[in-house]
Amino acid sequence: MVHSKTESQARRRILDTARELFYRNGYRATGINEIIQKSGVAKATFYAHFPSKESLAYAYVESMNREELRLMEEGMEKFSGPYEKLIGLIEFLIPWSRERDYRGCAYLNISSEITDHANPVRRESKDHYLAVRRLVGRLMQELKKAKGASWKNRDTEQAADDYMLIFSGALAMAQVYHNPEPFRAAIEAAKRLLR
Amino acid sequence: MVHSKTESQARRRILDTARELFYRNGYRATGINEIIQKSGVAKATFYAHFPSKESLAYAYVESMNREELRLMEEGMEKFSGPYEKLIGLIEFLIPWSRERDYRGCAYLNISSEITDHANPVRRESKDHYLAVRRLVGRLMQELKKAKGASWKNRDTEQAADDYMLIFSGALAMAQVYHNPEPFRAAIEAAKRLLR
DNA sequence: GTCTATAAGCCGATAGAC
DNA sequence: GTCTATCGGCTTATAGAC
Repeated sequence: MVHSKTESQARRRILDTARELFYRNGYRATGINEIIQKSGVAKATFYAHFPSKESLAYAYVESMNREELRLMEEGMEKFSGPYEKLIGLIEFLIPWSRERDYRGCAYLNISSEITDHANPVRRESKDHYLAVRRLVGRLMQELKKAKGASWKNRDTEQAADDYMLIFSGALAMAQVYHNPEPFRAAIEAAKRLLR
Repeated sequence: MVHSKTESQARRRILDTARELFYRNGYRATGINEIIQKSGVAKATFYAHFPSKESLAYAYVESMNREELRLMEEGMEKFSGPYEKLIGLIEFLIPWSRERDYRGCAYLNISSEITDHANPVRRESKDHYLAVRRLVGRLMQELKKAKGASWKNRDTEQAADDYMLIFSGALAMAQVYHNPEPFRAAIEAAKRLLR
């Protein structure tokens, strides 16, 4: 593209604004006009990048998923072993939820608003949780190796499923209660699971 | 009220329609006109019962919460002991999710759409989970008594918190995956928790 | 890329006639 | 209780001028 730099800057601003507003106020409650105004682009520019609101919704979840998975993998590197990584993954949610005036998991929220199961936005949200599940599955296998005899007969897939229930349950409860306490309860539950 | 019978019939129809549409299509995606049309009442009748869409939203979650808690308590009676009741509570979600072409937990969904934490709709959703938590806490205490020596040092409050994470995590994951499998995983996880 | 104007339709809510 | 008409404002999206 000839104007790729300018175009992607406009696209970036739109996407950043959408991320903020879709998360804070919800998908349907956020109008396209508000996004255009707040991102400081022209209406025609917006529609040049995103032919419809739904296409923006998809770009929103897709880019967020891509960036968060990268941040997650990178964030795991600082921990010494699989146990620390699995606990760290939940611990990370506490400061993150505070910073954003927690409104719950963005993928759960938008899945609540988009009812068509074939919608790409829902597919992407599903893919997000599948990716986290794969990461957790890998860490559980590493943990089994590290644990040795005491985890000899442990089913790592089952342990990963258990972990995902605790993880997503904490995200859901923290949203309903508007309180990070479920994250702390989840850390304790995960510690017992990984014992 | 003079016309209480006719009035409550109209109110019933509105509430039934709202329950169906708010759950199936979402709160913001559902227009007041559609509810009025589908429930077969006049516009003026609707506004006589519900001064605003938000007041209908509250009546929706409040009545649903009240009825579901009653159904839950009643449904528990057929089980012989606390263990069976705690497992039965999750088992019940499988046929229920099939019947309704599962779109997730109604309280989680509407909490995603209503961002104001002070909104009565969110308070009611919170109260729903607090009520379930209380029921689970009571059953855990009964279970501890029944278990005797093997549960001597068990923290029932902690076990109830663990159970709630599994329970709500299954509700969230079944919504994202549009699949009842998380309920089965939750039953297995709960069985290990209650061992 | 920017700006404004505007289309066509839906939103929640009100009013008047019967 | 019913019906229709209508309000002002919002929605997504398009078009034209610069």
